[in-house]
Amino acid sequence: MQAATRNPPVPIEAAMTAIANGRRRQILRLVWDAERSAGDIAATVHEVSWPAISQSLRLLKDSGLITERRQGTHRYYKADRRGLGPLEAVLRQMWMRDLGHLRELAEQEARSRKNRHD
Amino acid sequence: MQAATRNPPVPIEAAMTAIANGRRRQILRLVWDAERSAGDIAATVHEVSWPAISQSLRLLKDSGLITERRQGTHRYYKADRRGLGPLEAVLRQMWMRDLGHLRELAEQEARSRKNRHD
DNA sequence: CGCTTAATTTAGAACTAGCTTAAATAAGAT
DNA sequence: ATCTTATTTAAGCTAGTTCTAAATTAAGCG
Repeated sequence: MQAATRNPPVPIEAAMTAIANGRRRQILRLVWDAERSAGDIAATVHEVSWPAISQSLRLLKDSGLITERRQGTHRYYKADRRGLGPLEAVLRQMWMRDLGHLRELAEQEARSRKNRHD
Repeated sequence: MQAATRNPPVPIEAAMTAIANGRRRQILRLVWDAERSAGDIAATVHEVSWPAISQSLRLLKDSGLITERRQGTHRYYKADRRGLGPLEAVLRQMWMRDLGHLRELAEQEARSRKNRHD
């Protein structure tokens, strides 16, 4: 056995760089629970162009955070949580906070609505 | 109690961006276990200039990852792990891997040294 | 005060990341 | 083969990062 690369195949640094970007986190969130086609994702994230999405998908794939499955002319992507390691907790915390924020906004909205009707 | 900011004071995103950079991780590692002066750090990291270090220190401080203590003309910095949250595990894993890598290199070196003497 | 040491700020150069538009590939349908 | 749909690649632009060199602040000391 000579000089086999025993190190884990997914460099944590690449994963880190990948999720340091908001757009990529957004995309990763979209494919977190279910597989989605590139077009589906691009249609959902309407702030940027298709190629921009495509590039982000590529980087995520190269970092080992998503997997690609081709079927016909479609390409389906899905989060691969194995590559994340301790970064998964980081993402969860960020998303959790986002949810909390949304909830807060909703409550605030409800309150002000109620006040208007008093 | 009205509209108090109940949220943790340190945005995880800032921390994330901060440690996504190798130089800043290097610095953070230096002040991880013990307090160090800016000059001490700058002298240790000899790849870049003093101002570069100073700027990195500032960003780390602004992200809440290090604390600053002034004494006379010196400024001492120290990691503040509270701001890291789940990111601490990420750093530990990265540094752990670095250590493993070093160990491997050392072993390899030892082997080749032994072989030369056979 | 004027000198020295410690560290930062400023200004600008070099590099990098993420985006856009336009062109290219690739599979399927007609 | 041509056309359409899905997606990527290529090229170039802009904005943001990180660095360096020079100027600046700030404390301690003769």
